[in-house]
Amino acid sequence: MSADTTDGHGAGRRRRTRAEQQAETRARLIEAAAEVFASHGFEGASIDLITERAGYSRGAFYSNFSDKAELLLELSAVRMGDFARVLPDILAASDEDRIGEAARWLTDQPPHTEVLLLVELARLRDEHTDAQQLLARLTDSTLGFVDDVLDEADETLATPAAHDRLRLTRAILAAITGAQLLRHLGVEMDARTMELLLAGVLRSPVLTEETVS
Amino acid sequence: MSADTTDGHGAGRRRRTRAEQQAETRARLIEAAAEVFASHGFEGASIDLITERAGYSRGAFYSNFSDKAELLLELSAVRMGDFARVLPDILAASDEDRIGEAARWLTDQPPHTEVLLLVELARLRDEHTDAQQLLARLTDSTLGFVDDVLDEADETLATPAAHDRLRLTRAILAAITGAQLLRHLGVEMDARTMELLLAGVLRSPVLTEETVS
Amino acid sequence: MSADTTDGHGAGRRRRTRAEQQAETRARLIEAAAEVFASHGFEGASIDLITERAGYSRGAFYSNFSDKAELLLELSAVRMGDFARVLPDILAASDEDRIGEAARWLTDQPPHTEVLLLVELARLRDEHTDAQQLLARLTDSTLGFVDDVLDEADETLATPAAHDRLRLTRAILAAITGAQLLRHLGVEMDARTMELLLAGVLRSPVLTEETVS
Amino acid sequence: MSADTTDGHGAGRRRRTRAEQQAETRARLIEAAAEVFASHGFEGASIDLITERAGYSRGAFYSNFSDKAELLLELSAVRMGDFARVLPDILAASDEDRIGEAARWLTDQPPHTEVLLLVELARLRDEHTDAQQLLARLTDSTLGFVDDVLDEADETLATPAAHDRLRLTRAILAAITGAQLLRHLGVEMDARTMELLLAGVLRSPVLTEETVS
DNA sequence: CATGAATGAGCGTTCATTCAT
DNA sequence: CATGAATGAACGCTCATTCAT
Repeated sequence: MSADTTDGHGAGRRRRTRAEQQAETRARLIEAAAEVFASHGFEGASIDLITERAGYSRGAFYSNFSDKAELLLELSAVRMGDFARVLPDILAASDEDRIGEAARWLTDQPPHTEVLLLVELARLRDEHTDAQQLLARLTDSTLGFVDDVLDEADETLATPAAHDRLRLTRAILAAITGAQLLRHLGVEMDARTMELLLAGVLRSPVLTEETVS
Repeated sequence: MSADTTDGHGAGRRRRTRAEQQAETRARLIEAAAEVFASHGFEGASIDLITERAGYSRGAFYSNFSDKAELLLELSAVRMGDFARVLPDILAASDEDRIGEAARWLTDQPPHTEVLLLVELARLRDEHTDAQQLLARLTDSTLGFVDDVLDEADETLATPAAHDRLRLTRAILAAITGAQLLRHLGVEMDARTMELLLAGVLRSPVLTEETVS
Repeated sequence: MSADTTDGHGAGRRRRTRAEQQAETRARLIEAAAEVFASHGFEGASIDLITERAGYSRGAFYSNFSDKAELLLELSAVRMGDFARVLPDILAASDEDRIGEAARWLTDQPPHTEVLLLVELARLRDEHTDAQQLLARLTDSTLGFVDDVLDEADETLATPAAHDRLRLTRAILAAITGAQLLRHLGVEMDARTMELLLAGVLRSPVLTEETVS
Repeated sequence: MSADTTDGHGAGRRRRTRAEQQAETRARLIEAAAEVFASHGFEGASIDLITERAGYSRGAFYSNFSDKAELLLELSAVRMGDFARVLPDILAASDEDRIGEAARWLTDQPPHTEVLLLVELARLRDEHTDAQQLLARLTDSTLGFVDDVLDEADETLATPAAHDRLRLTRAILAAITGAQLLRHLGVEMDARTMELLLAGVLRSPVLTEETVS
């Protein structure tokens, strides 16, 4: 494809193609942006700071993104993809202790900043239709994930009646999100606390159970 | 010459004293700031926008606050006070359906932006010791409130063992906070969803109950 | 006008009249301005700083002066008067050592900031005709003072020919002014240096002496 | 496409490199700053005015200097360099009439604003250590220059005793500085006046001459 | 494609000034 | 007369963005 691979002068690490180079630039910028948006917020994050942290110059940014909003959108999309990619592993966790497993996973992860990204995204929505749509997609797909977990549920989990199903999904997401936010605010949230939270919601006493005929 | 003291019509609107005037200015600026901080974030909120919305000039702001950070701090403190003032009413809710009552209250309130304030406060904390302290006070006092509710609990609520008590408190706060955040993000959170959430956590099946002798 | 002076109830320190009060306010503001203008320059001096240092509020300033320029003008005029008032003492110095005496006087005075005032005045002149005029009056009157010293001169001083007379006056003023400025810049100027300077100019070897018939 | 390298006409104006461009921008900004600082003072000089006069936008300034103080420092340093570069010419002036020569040179120069720069520098010194140091270097190096002139002196100049040497140097600098300042204030200082001043100081009658064995 | 000098809008803040008290 | 809250112009500076190199 590129001229590099045609020269048979040994198997030495061939020079990267342009496309690869640029892909890496994008990736690094996105990674840097994740940190900076989380710590400074969207408005507070300067492009200089992002590019500096990524080891590039201001111009590199404008070669890859049209503006700051696009970067946030792209970053959010990437994060959504990452999350989706990890889900199967969690879903595959041993059945006997699904909740504890999930609680531990949610606790051990490095500081989650996704919540903060969502907050920024919500801020962009008034002036950016893209942001509005992406935000909706993000929340919907996350709710979908939770729904999938419920599907896999055996008798240890609730089997809510149809009218409560969506509500339950939302409640679970609220619990997870709230926990992440509190942790960001400095409140200690250990695995057991997470377990209390998840188990409680999944077995909420007020839940109308599905009537199995 | 002035009508204030000479008119004997009892409570006739006398001209405001300077202190009163200024208090109103402060209050209006704080109210305007609440909206603007919520919709634009701390960095994105310009003082011009805040003062305009409050109906004052830029300078009025600087007659009342030393800088933008102080305004956020003051606003957060005021909100904390407001919250504390409403608590007794909720605590006094009918015993039979304490949870449903709380769920409804949390749902019916006008859009809560306190979570967003907390996020902004968290951002200031690195450069502002005051923000750090205020944030800690806010989370602590809110946790304290939740704790109070548990104290009033009768048998309909959990009576957790000591080692779970604090965890339960945090879990409840996470649930409430998460729900507020999701609602802000556009996810519908109705009273029943809130009830699922609260009741679940308060009666978490994994909770080690206090052993009553 | 005020009731203070009409009541003959003993000779107790009577309350100051309004005019006296105001005169003191003016005087204190002017004194404070002298310091602040010297250390911060005209533009760098804020009215707040001046009034604070004088122990008054912002409003007191506007009750006494129409704007900042007027204060500088007034201050400069006052200083000119002060200077004129001290001159006789110097002129009266013993004849034998007039130069040494003057040198010592110029050295011992507290840090002179008059030069700095002149610089500020020069800056105002483009937009303020008053400043232009006052500046001219200040330099002229100071030159006049130097001229007076020359008049009193006996044989120990130069008796320049008419065409050098004005030049000599200017040269002396340049010497004094330059010395004051250098001292402000941190260069040490002791009494002997001043003497070298003054004596030199007054007995300049290139001076065309008046031909006495 | 571009004429730069393809035209073989030797010194044909090739397109400037970026470094050259920026150097010119810096130089023009510094030149403009010289005028504006002199006429408005440091505080009174707005960056807008400086950049406008230099024909650039506000931002060009911040691409080249970190802040206003740095510009003053840089300008002062440049001026010091310029001065040092002219000195040899003056020192090379004909021996017979060194003083007259110097007097004429000091008189004919375009309006000197160096004194004013020194005043501004003195103002910065409290908050800017750099300013303090630069000011000291400026006065020291100028004193050094004067000292060099004395070294070159033949019998037409004074050969002061050691203890008067430094004092003489300072006195001469005071004379020159004072003359420059008075001229700025509107007092006419012609070449003859300068000569009176310089010759006088250099042959001050109170000077203790070095004893030549 | 990446660089970084230059642009210019916009922001936080200061400050001279006004005016109701 | 003095006070100080409020005004609003101006300033120093930041930063998203452009574009010649």
